[in-house]
Amino acid sequence: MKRSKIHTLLQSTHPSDQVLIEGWVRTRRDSKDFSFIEINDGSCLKNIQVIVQSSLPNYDDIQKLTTGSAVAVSGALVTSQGKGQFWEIQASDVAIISLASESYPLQKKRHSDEFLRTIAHLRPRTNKYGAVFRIRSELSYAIHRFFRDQGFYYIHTPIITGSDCEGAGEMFRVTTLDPQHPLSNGHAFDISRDFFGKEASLTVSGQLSAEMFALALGDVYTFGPTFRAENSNTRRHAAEFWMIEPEMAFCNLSGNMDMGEAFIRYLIDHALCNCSEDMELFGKFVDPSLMATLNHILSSEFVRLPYREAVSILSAASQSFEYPVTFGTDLQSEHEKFLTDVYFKRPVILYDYPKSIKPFYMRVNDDQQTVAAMDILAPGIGEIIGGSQREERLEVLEARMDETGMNKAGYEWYLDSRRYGSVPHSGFGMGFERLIMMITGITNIRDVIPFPRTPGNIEF
RNA sequence: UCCCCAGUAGCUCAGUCGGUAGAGCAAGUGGCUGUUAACCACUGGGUCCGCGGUUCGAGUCCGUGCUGGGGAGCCA
Repeated sequence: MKRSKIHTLLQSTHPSDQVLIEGWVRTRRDSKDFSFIEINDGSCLKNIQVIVQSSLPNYDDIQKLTTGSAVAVSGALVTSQGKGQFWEIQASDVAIISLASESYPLQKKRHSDEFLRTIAHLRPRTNKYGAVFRIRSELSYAIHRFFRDQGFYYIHTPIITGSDCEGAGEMFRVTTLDPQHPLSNGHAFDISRDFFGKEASLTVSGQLSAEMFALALGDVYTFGPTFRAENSNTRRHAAEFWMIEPEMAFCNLSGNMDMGEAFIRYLIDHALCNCSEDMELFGKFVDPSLMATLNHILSSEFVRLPYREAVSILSAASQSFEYPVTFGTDLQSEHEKFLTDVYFKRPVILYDYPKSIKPFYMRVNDDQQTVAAMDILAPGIGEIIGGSQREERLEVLEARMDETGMNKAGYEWYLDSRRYGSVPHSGFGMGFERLIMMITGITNIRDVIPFPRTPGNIEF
């Protein structure tokens, strides 16, 4: 008999004489002549209740089922005689697939996120983490659908890169050489004898590659793992995370902002419409104001604020800041928080940043002081998107590279794109985990990625 | 990397003025029951994070290390 998913059974419109489910015991209760087992198979948040009559031949064993044990249950799907659930299964057979030892760490009670991080291999079996990772999967799908519907192509940019300066933080070195004994013949460390014959690293961004494909296929995006070797110890940084990077030809900064805003809106809407049961859990147990916040984001325009005006607002603010605000310095977290959480109380798109604090590839504005950069800041999360219109003018780009002390030799391929049919184009990067944090209300990035990698932590 | 806070039973925590350790849940046993974080009774369970110091005596005070959390920087 074919196995049914619990998700499907709970949505049934009529009873069924014979069904088969396979899953894990969440909890078990005994009654006089029968036993209640609640089973979860991961297909949805809810468990299904199974009634096991004492007349079953292996009833003694069934009564010893512990939380976490795996079972296969066949029986009839019937309307429940009790309150609290519509459907339940009257079991005709309960096969014990495996018994969980009594040391199973997940109990029928609330655990702290800190504890669950120490058992990251088991935490997806809890209600909350099951919901997180179902939503994560659903949003991945929604991302592809969003872009596909608009004629974007999905590009797989390299994970291993030879660009030694992508301008976005410290990089992880990739080598096959043994640091203790770099070469078998006793020679000293010699990069030319390494696998690629030169320095190689894990990517910090697929942008430069994506630009090449935007200038061929028009509208493209990447969605893949990204690596930053920064020694960041905060609740919103991970050494390995997933990033979505659209890149659009014939698109200026304004179009870029439109796209970023529409993208975030679409994903929130998708989660609310397609993950309502899991979303309800977050609104109830993680952040009581979550639904109001998300609906507010959906119903209000994002603020679009030039950096220069942001500086004015912050300078005029009655609130005092630890760090001063002046044109030419990057805004501090406290400033961004003030804008999103206090002043506007909604997402803010900051744009036209000073040239001096932004990387070489961002397009220089006519004022020669600012570049066409934009960051989307979300309340409670901070920067969720960072992007720009790219510098498409060869001379300006080369001048910027010289200015920032870059070695152009390794970037001839990049510069070629400005030599042959260069066009205005734009793109941005969105941190996938930060999006999930915003949508679920979870405040620590380590709780929205299956096995988080942070400084000093690579267990599992 | 810097600043702040915490570490006590499997989990979540209490522990007063420095006087040799407590609760709820979990586990085990028994009872009751269409139950639903089931309920009731009993039982077992401790390197009080490690090391050093002060003291007659340290979970408690001091130093130091480790681990975890929050904030800052960096960013997505």
